[in-house]
Amino acid sequence: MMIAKVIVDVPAMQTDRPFDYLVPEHYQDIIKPGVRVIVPFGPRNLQGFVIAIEAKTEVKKLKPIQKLLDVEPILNEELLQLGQWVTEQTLSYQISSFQAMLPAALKAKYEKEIILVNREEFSTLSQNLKPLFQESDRINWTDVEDEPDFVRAIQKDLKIGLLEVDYVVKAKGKKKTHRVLSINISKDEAERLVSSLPSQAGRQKEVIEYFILNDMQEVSRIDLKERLRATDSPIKTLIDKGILVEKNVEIYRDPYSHREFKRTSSLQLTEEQTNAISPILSSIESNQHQTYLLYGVTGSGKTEVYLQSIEEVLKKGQQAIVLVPEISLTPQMVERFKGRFGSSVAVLHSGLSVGEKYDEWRKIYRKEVNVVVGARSAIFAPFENIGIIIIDEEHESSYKQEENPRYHARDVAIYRGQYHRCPVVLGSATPTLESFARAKKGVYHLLTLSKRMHEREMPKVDIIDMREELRTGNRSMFSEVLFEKLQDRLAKGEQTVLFLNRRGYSTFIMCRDCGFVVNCTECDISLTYHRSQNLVKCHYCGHEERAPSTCPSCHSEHIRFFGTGTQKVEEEIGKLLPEARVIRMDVDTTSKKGSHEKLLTAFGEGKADILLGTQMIAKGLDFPKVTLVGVLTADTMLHLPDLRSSEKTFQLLTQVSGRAGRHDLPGEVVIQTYTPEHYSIQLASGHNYNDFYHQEMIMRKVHQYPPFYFMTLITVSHPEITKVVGVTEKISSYMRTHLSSKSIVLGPAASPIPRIKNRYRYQCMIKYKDEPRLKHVLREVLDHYQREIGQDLQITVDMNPYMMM
DNA sequence: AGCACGCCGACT
DNA sequence: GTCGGCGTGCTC
Repeated sequence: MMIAKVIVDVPAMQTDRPFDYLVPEHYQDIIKPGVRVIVPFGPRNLQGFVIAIEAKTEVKKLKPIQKLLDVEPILNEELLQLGQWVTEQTLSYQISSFQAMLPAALKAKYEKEIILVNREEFSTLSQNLKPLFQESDRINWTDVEDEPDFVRAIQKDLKIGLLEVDYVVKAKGKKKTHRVLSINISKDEAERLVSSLPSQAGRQKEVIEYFILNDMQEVSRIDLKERLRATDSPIKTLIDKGILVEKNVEIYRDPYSHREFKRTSSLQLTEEQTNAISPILSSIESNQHQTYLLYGVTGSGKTEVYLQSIEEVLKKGQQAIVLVPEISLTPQMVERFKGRFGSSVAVLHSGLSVGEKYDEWRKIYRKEVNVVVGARSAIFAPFENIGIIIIDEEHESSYKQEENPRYHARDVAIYRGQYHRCPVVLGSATPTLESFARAKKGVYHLLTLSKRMHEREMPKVDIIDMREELRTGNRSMFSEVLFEKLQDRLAKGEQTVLFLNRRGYSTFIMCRDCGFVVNCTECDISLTYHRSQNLVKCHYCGHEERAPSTCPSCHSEHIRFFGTGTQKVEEEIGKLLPEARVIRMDVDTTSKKGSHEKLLTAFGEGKADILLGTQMIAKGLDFPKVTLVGVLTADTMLHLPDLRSSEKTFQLLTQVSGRAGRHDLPGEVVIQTYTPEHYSIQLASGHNYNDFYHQEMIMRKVHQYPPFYFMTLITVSHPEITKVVGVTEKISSYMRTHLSSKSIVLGPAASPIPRIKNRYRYQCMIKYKDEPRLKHVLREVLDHYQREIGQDLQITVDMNPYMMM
């Protein structure tokens, strides 16, 4: 007897274990751990992952596997094990971990269909169902489920056996194929054929002649039709005659097909770069795992170190994974990798369609590439002989997944680095305190690039106190200094980047008379004003309504839009500097695919004087003519309820400042702020990471935050506030009694966003240094509330949270 | 997650 | 008496 242990596609606590299935005879030779299968589960059919094959089972009523979806395992042994590890680390479900490791295209889609069992019994069907089954024996449940009359009739006919339910598992992503024609005869024969064809077969002649002209090469059917402006009919005739042969060829959607990449070769390394790369190269050489923290100021040439390390890895016949934060945001980065390694690079990022991602993933799976450059999930690339893993901009919070499984790509990278005995390189100009502290302790190996390339100076930074501006009567969003410099750049034909940090301070509406703030009715959070549609929208639940013209509370007309949006800044520039050409980049102007890249290219080509945008322009841009960077409001994220807000502000300001003066022209930075004395603003303006690190470490120590303590956040939500408070209360006290006395349990406390989509949210925070029993205790808590979870109660656990919301 | 099963109140 | 509401428990 051959038994398969299967993890089924039901993300729930009760089903988070293997189920045993009988392997049918005809699958016995090909089934292996790591393949996907379709199995009957209760009345339904589900997709599942085989995680092991065994010879016996305790289970009495075995069902057989219904279908095998993969001929070769889609998860190899390493990845199966990794999935297990991710599940344990994040307290998530096994199925969720597996799905997170694979492209979305491989996730199953489930459809419920209703079948007419026997056409002969059509006349006995309920009257109103007859039209539905007129054409076909099958109908889609989703087409009828909203019509109570149909539902009732179907239930009745199901009972008497006229109809049956079928659960169909469908693939989400398809392989894209196209039809290719090749010619089945020799050139000589073809030439003879052309002269012997009757004159009315002119189109066929053209087709054959095309093949003769093109060396009898195969051609896609669509191409051929387009070129000859021919129809299907002559082609069909030639296929029927056996002269042409048609086959389906799988093609990859190439998101970069319209782009050409200039080939580049290795640059001469500076002395610092050579010193930094040599330990990495020796790890590669000796197949040893080591985590390196490559701390290099902006513009110090980290990327060249990456590229040359990868070259070494490729020489050894190994593969490389490079993580880049939200890669679509940095087309310049893709360019550098494609330029150096050409077609052996796969690119995985969120801007690709499901199908495109699937194609890129398959190139990796089939070893058609040996470098992958991608966002967070690329860390699961199914390479089998990894020689290096690089995480660029290591401090970026997008490396943490904010849904289950809540993993951090850095942790997965180190796990895989140990497995493959290869170096992991974390690169940043502003490393996280966690990483820098580890490097200081010797857990990571610190590599430093302290000098900018070509001896370029760090830009000069001006901090402008906006309170002072207000006092002197300047109510504009531009300080005098920034405005003068803007004019100056405009006159000289140089470019400016204006940065607006909007998060946490988006454009909310407030009454100036009574202080009323327009909030979402479902979530306790202020609504954001969208000028283009004159709407207010909730960023959490999507609720939207007309923007009020009078205060809903006191009916005053002095209701105003607070905060500054990119649109508003653009308008103001239009008024003050009408001759300036502005490119605005925000969610509105970059939502369309490829528009991001287009806007940046236009700016790079000098088609605008000012690039105005939010977070998304802070990273990786490198334009020679940019000599001025302005930060309109530096301190908006400083006041968020987030232990890392100072760190994030420092990182952002440093990152943004690095955009100026990267080439021959010197750069300047203007930072406008209402809290100029804050250390993260002061130290960022002096490009002083070291002092910032020490200052912030003191704060973290005082407040018992990471890296001095680990943290775990439990969030409880439910529509009734009493329930939420009660449960969080119980959980908090359970944690207090079951953890060591050295650990700190905070809570219950209302979450920073106390209500989302009409659900109240409370949380319990645990801070600890060493708590080996923690995961076990958390499992117990989740188990205890098992039956209530999924009803109305929701409990999420985040080990090492980055968002406290 | 679905879905069946089973136990109580409002009806033809 | 039956239809249908949703709490409970199971899926190899």
